[in-house]
Amino acid sequence: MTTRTTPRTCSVARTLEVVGEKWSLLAIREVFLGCRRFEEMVRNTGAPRDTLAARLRTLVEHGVLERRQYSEHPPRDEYFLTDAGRELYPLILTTMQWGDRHLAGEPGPPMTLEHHCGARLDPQLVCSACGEPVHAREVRRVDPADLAAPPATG
Amino acid sequence: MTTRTTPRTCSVARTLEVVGEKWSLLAIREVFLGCRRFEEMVRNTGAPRDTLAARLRTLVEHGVLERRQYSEHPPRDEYFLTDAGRELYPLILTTMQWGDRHLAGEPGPPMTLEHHCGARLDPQLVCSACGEPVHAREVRRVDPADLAAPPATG
DNA sequence: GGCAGTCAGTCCGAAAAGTCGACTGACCAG
DNA sequence: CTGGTCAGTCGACTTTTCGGACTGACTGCC
Repeated sequence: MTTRTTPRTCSVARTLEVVGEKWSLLAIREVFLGCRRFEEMVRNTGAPRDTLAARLRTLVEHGVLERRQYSEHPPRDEYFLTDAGRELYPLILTTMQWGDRHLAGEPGPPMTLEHHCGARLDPQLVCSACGEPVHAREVRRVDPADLAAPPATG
Repeated sequence: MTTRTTPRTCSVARTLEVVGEKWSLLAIREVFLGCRRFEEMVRNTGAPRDTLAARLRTLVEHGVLERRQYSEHPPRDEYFLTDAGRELYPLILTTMQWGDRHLAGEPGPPMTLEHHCGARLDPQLVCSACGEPVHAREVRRVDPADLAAPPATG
């Protein structure tokens, strides 16, 4: 009766359309790490130049990165994070943490971060209302809308 | 001399090897939402059956999902999250939040979650040591090996 | 018994995307 | 003049994805 025929409308899916491809997030990681130039990103990510160029273009299109010229005569650009891009930091951190926990073998995490409070950074996701860590069990869906999804626009 | 020749070793890259493909994370989202069966996931994600089958297989291989038989005679399986899989919840939530903020147009976020404290869930990433929200500016790298690449920050 | 439907896939050919190495074109250093 | 950096693009090749059809074991219905 209410069997869905169209895929779920969901912010996870939408976000993945923007940053969900392999090299996209690595490019963003690089910018967070201070690498803003194409060559540097190619070296540090291992991405094919072609693919990286394409990803950077779409990231700029989607307003995650911004391109600024730093040399005019050989036209050279650097990539900077926009506000929206900067808000991807939790995503990067969360991704890194999972890898640290589950995919770092013997030698342990390959990169260590330190918070300005002095501690080794160990990020935690909390509910901003009550401050408690968020667990899947303690979260409920409350949206009624999902059923009534109007096929107006994508 | 210190120019990197190999890609950076990084937990972000490693994590993306496991869950970095488009349909992987959507499949995991479905399991978090309570959909454990293949058909349901096909419908709710819109993934090609082929691709989804492949993704589920690799997720099981990597210990993110677990397959359990619920019917013997037509052999039917359901997918469950392992402990490692359950720890992807922050990643899902963070991804969803970014989409809610930056890609939800007029109608607003397509799905609303509620924390057991009663508030509409608005997750926030904090430093588990000091409890303060984490911002990129307030985080420093402290790993010894990798200093080579980036020039001084400005 | 016969027909329809569910479920979890697999198989196939076409199309799209990714990859690799070479190339461009403007500059700089020796 | 040679070689190197930088930010790409180009073309050829390979891999992946996509969509639809198909399988095989069941259930439900009359």
